[in-house]
Amino acid sequence: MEKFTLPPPFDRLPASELRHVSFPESRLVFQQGATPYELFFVTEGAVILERHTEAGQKVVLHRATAGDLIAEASLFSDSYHCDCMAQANTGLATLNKSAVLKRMAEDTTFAMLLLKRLARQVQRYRRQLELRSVFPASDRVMAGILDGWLNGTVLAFANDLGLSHEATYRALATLVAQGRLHKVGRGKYVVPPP
Amino acid sequence: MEKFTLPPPFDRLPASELRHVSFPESRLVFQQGATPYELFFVTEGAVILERHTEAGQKVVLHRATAGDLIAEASLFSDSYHCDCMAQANTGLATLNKSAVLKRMAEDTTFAMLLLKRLARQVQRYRRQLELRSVFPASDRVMAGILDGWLNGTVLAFANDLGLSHEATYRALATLVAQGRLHKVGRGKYVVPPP
DNA sequence: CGAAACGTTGACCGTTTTCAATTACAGTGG
DNA sequence: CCACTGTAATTGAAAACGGTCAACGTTTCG
Repeated sequence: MEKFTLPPPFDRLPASELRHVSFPESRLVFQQGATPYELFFVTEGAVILERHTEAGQKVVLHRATAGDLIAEASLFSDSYHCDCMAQANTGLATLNKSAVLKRMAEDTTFAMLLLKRLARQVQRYRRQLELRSVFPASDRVMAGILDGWLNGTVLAFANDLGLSHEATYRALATLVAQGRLHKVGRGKYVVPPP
Repeated sequence: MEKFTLPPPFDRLPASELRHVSFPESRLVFQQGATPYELFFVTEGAVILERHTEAGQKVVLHRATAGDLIAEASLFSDSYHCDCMAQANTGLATLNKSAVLKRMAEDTTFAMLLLKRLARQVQRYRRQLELRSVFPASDRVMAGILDGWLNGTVLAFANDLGLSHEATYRALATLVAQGRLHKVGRGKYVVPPP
């Protein structure tokens, strides 16, 4: 976590605004209802965001892993709307909320880049949701590949698609058998030319 | 479509920047690669956003219906990255891209509100994706209700969850039978007190 | 009143999940 | 350089699950 650099546009903020913190498993990072003073980047491990309902039950809203930004919405809110708990030994980089707000107001470019980041993220989520409504699995896998989701491991790919990795492997095998994909190595597949 | 009002923060833009257009089914709204001059709101009907891959295949990236904003990402891009086609008779409200960019640069509040909108949207999508990885269906339905997704019709709810409405009804019935939910009317369910 | 849309339930059947086991690498320490 | 260990890649089989088709009751709205 020494050489950690923030994703744009946060890399434009002075390092003095940045703080690194570590949390052991199950440690609460922030609590629902608390006043938000910071945003967080997950640099290592993972955190779970969960909300407590009136009836006393819990719902997991999101699981964020290394590279993810969390609590952006708290920029516009006076309280955290969920709990955040470290799921494992987790490293977080924290940014002062008011410093970010100030910078957004003063630096139009900064605000614009932040907007861009969020717009892209929205786009990505929409595509992912669209993918998950594709059936059956082999079509979803094909669509996922055509849309460039298979860059890392098949495991991660399967996770993005919302399929078990076994189902994903089977779908891949089927597609290869049908000639809709070519296998070019362990876990590597390409779309054959028309 | 006469009384259509834009969602915030676009309702702050002068009506003169707004234009209404109608598209018949299958009509191309914009094309991949073209230079973007406008953003669109779907006021009626639906549009399909799809991308053409190098290998000549098509992938649906998103389907947008009434109330949705599309092509926000084109604010930061010099070309549309996908085709947009009317899926049925569709009404669109168009906003001039440069006018919006100009306003963002000049009016910090406007930019801030836009940021807020996107941040909320990101949050919502993340929760929705999280929901869709919950299995089996009854747990997903329960989680969806706890997270407040069942406000409109069960049909819409089922759609948000990525389940067929039949599966959703069955899950609801199961949950009621298990006492995890109480039915308080046609299509109305509440979480029982602990 | 009739059409249209939502709500609800049953049965059937194909798909996926789950559980289990095997193979293939990559990194680590001896 | 090799055994050793952990993770990713694969494949098989059985059981569970959800999609689809079908039918019907109910509410809404022109």
